[in-house]
Amino acid sequence: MSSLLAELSGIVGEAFATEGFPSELGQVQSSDRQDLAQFQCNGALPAAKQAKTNPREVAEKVAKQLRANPIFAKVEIAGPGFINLNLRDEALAERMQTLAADQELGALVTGRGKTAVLDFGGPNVAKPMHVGHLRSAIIGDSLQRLFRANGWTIVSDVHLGDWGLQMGQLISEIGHRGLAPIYFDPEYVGPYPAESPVTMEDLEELYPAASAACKADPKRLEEARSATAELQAGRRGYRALWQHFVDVSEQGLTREYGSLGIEFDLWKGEASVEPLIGPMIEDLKSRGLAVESEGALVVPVAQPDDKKEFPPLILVKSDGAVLYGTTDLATIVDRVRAHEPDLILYVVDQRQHMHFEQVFRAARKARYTGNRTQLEHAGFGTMNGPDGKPFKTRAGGVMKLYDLIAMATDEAEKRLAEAGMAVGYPEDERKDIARKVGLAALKFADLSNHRVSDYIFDLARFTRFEGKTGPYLQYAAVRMQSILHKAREAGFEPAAKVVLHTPEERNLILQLLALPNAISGAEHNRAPNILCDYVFILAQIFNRFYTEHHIMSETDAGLRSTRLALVALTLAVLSKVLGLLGVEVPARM
RNA sequence: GCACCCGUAGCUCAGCUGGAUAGAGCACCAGACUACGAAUCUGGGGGUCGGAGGUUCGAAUCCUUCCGGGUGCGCCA
Repeated sequence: MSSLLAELSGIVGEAFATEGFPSELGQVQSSDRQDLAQFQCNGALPAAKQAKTNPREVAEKVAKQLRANPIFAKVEIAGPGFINLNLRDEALAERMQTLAADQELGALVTGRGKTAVLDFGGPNVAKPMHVGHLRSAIIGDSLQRLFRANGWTIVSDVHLGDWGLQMGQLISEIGHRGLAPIYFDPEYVGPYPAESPVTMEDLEELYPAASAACKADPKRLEEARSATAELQAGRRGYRALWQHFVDVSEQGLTREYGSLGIEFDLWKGEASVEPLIGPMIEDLKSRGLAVESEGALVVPVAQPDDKKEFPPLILVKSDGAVLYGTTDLATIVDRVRAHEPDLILYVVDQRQHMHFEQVFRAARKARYTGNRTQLEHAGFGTMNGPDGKPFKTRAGGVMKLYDLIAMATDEAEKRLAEAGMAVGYPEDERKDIARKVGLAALKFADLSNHRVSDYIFDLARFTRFEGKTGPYLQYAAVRMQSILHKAREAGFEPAAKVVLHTPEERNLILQLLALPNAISGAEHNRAPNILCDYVFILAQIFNRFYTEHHIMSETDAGLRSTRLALVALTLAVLSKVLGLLGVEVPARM
């Protein structure tokens, strides 16, 4: 569906064209001065500059044409040459009805026929998910929902970190402790046990121990490195042990992501492209793209216009092991082959920007992207604690995601009780509501920050439910559901044909009609915070409308049915946008 | 040292393909529950947009420079 702004820009653009100016100058935006007008066009200023005339004169010529169009209730020139526009109520009502009748409810078709692979730069195998993984999960999930809504075919891949040094660290730690000797016995040729020798809980203890050991003792680090290289070279026992790590971790991660309401199409990892790595390296070597340097095999990716020295992408370390740049490059080969995507989008911490730039350059140099695949890193900022430093628990450790969600849910339950909400509901339902409310608080707080900026993670603030929060929006939605329910019981129907009367109605419709712009802005900038802003303003405008116009006691059937139609459409839009943010609305709360 | 990101109200943050009087939430002050759910709503105070230059009819937004913070810079991910 096309947006109202696009429609208006078309009309005004035509008027500019008639006066001999480029039609792009007719760009219409919602007014900065809502007290003066609903919409504005600033095109007369650059037009006048170009033609070396007076901007008010140009504006007047354009305005004269616009006044002939019945869509406008008001066309005025203000200030240096702004064209201010108001629409007639009938025109607004008509477009609102079109939006209400649209199955897709204002979604775009920007992605029709296009495919994107979304890489969540997933957590590492054997490590529990912690708060640091929250952003990639929440932002990535919102982007996958948004792109899908706009018609894209999305292939999302959690992309586990399962092939690097941390695997060798774990293996050598287990070897040291003698936990599973059979996997380390080079003589052993029989089948390995189906049961994992370690549980997720074991891994959570083993990994930090292994990591600490390697830090403290260079010899241990050397062992871990060689274990990594042996694993990658295919040593049987190590591969079997590694498979257990992956299986055990995947179970845990599925549960964690599931509790956030996030799903992936693919549970691939770095290791899944292992068979492609050998041939890829051969290919790069034979074409002279990969060269020896300081004992390693690298792809130089510096460009003449670089403002500083740009390090090469290291494919193979001097000890023979590959790095995550190697697997990322091979993964591009794999994805281009499998999906022929238009876009591969990496939702990964902003600090890895340089890494992606290296990989992207190497991929383009080797022409692995074919002729249509764009590579893009949608980085995000760091999450800090209330002190502005990296987030820690009170005990100083890393906060696990599981514990964090539990805290948010508990807080939600407490707040529900305080507010006297959900009293007398069945236990199951109350728990479910608390879960939805707690998650909404977390997700909305994260998403409403601009993607690339760092932000302060303050659980106490996020789980407060006043103001610009997820629960505020859920509450608004629940009240809308409640009105519609009561109206249905009373036999009141929403109007098929809407007739406007008040400023509150007009403001609500204007915000509803701005939906496509919010959606396109969010997609274009890969910025869910634009959706957050949009939906919060929508809820605020609705709440004003709600206090001002009491629907159930309204005796004028026309007013009542128009307002019911507005409630119904607002609820539909609100639910849709919350859906794009991954926020669920309970039936009641 | 070099490169990238950031510096906006007491706090947490939007706005940054230049446009009119810089916004929101929280906090603070004053109001609104005998009506659809007050986790709500109405009104108010609060800013030299880090400093200084420049481009422009017009700069929070673009350029230069300085100050302050974060991050990254070849064998971790």
